[in-house]
Amino acid sequence: MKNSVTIRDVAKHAGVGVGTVSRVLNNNPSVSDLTRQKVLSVIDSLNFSPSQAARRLSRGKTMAVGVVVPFFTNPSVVKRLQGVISVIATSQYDLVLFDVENAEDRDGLLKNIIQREIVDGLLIISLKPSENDVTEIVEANVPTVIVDAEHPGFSRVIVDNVAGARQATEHLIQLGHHQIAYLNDDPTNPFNNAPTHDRYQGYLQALEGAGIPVRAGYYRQGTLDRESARHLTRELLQLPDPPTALFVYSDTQAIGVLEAARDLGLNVPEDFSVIGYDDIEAAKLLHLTTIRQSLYESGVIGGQLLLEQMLEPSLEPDEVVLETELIVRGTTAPLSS
Amino acid sequence: MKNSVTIRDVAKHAGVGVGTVSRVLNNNPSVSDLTRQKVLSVIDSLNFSPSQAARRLSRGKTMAVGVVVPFFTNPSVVKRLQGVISVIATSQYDLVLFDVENAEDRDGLLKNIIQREIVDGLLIISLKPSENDVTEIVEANVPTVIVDAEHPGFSRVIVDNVAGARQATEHLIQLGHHQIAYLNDDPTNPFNNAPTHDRYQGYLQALEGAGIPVRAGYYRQGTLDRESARHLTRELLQLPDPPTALFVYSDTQAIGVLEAARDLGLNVPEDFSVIGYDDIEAAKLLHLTTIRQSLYESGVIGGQLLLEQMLEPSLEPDEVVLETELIVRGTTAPLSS
DNA sequence: ATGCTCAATGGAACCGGTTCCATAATGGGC
DNA sequence: GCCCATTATGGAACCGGTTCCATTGAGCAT
Repeated sequence: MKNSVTIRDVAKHAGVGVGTVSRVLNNNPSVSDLTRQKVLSVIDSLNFSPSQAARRLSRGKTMAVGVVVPFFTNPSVVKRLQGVISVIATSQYDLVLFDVENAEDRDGLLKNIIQREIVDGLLIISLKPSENDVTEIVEANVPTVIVDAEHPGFSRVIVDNVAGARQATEHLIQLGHHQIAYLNDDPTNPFNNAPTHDRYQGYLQALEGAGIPVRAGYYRQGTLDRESARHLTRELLQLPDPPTALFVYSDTQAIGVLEAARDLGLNVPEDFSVIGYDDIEAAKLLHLTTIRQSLYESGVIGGQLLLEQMLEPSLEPDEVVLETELIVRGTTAPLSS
Repeated sequence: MKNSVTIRDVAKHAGVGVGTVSRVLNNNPSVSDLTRQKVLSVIDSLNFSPSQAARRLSRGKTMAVGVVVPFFTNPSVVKRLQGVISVIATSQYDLVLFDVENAEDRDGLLKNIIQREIVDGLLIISLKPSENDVTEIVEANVPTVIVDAEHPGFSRVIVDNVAGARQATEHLIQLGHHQIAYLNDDPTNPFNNAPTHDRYQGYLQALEGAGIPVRAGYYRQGTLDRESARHLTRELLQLPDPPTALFVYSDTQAIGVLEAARDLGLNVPEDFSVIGYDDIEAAKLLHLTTIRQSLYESGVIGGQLLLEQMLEPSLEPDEVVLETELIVRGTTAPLSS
């Protein structure tokens, strides 16, 4: 493990001082070409590589970026992370991955990351930091960017979830549906509640715009997993006056919805239309009509914003809003009866 | 970014030496209870947290584990990584993620990781290290474990791909199929060719065991993406004497196969049976008959093996072979004509 | 009382880079 | 020739922990 060649060895072999070797290593112009070549030649022949640990200590930089994601419970996160990876891989930073699955984990983890000073910047994905976290992050001066969540103190990449949800619901309305239910995420979950709130608002706005009264019985909320959605959909479809169409908070839940329809012998979309949200990989496979948000691109932009922030810490927080897109596939159709 | 409280501050406030503070921080027993309590109290009131950079330098340990994965091109990797994360998250190590997409990237990346000494251990997933890499890793004494690839110098978690592939092919044979084609990965790809070779062997063994002659025209190989598989399957299905069943190297390719069948108006499984390999998430969604390998568990075991290796570097390389399991869903059926 | 052993402690040296200040050399202007 | 400014360089101090050796004190055995 121990690298036996140090900067002092290089200096001795090259007949220069350690300061000169350091200057060469860091492309400092105050080295003559002759001296620079001599040092580089010794570095090569000794196969010297500077110790990152020593560099971290003396420079006060870790050259690593922390990425905090709910890796297990939010499938859209994989695509976002791919975008992040593609950006960070071209930078000089390493990517340290932190998984967080619930609000309790989140509170301890972010504080721990900050305290240990193991990253130069932080990218938080699909997770809303607590006010306590925000205070610590700001005090610690750690450049931070949020993707798919919001806080005014940080740069962020989001989509207009109100517009996206309105789009989804309007699509169903345009197909002639008036009995449109909405299956939501849990809006009281402190983990990340802005998209939850916004998508519901969009749904309500579309109904209102079309003069369709809101029916309390057509609203359900659950967790992001398929089973919960399957169960809740069965409830909806077994109402005396069931909905003919369902807008679902996420594609993952929409898969459970499709399963529920099959459970009850309903044909989708002939008997029952379903529209999801996200356009994750599985949506394509299942020909799910959905609202696409550019998951990969959100990661790319998030990564870029963070690198910029780390380069220019005085930058004001920026907000990039990505558009959503209606993707019509095979789970929505005009009202048939 | 700069943590203003150092070990010297704590020592001064507690009226002890820095060695004593360090002993308290590291649970060294050579500290009296009275002194220990005094130091801990000061640590608490000053909100002191030791600098990781300084610790790394003085201890010669980074407290980080590197995980090298082809994150974009191999969907089974996500599930394996989840297993790894679940283990590393319970350890004292941070997870540094490295993405590698082809053999060229691999060669530079592994060397770079080793040279920079930024991880205490390495977990390589679905990627076969080059002999050059192996030499450097061994010389550098970096504990390393491989998942879903093989090298005798390292501990590894693999599945018996010969048996798995034989199982898949035997399933088709038991359904009455004799015209069974095989769609492989590229066996000349140095990235990770053992599974490619082994699954083909398993396919051949099953044919041989059933006395079915091998037909050269029933073999195709391509890349791991759906489009390649779609194209190659169309070739197979348009032969004068097309296969009635297809064993596919991976579920991802199998999705492309299903698309090709649909392209040609074939019903799966009535007209054409398809069996994949991996049991990734999408297999469940598409009711794909497949060979399940415990992707998550392979990550868990890989992580555990690595932690053990780091604790006991003299441990001999170990090999954990996971079993495969036939998962019959809706894409295979008895020969109908 | 003396000597030995062990526990507890302080702090200098060290880890391996970076940085900054002192110094020397060179070139240009007067 | 002298002075000033600039460039290039060496190396001590520093980053903030850990470790190891020297020292002290206490307890026990002779």
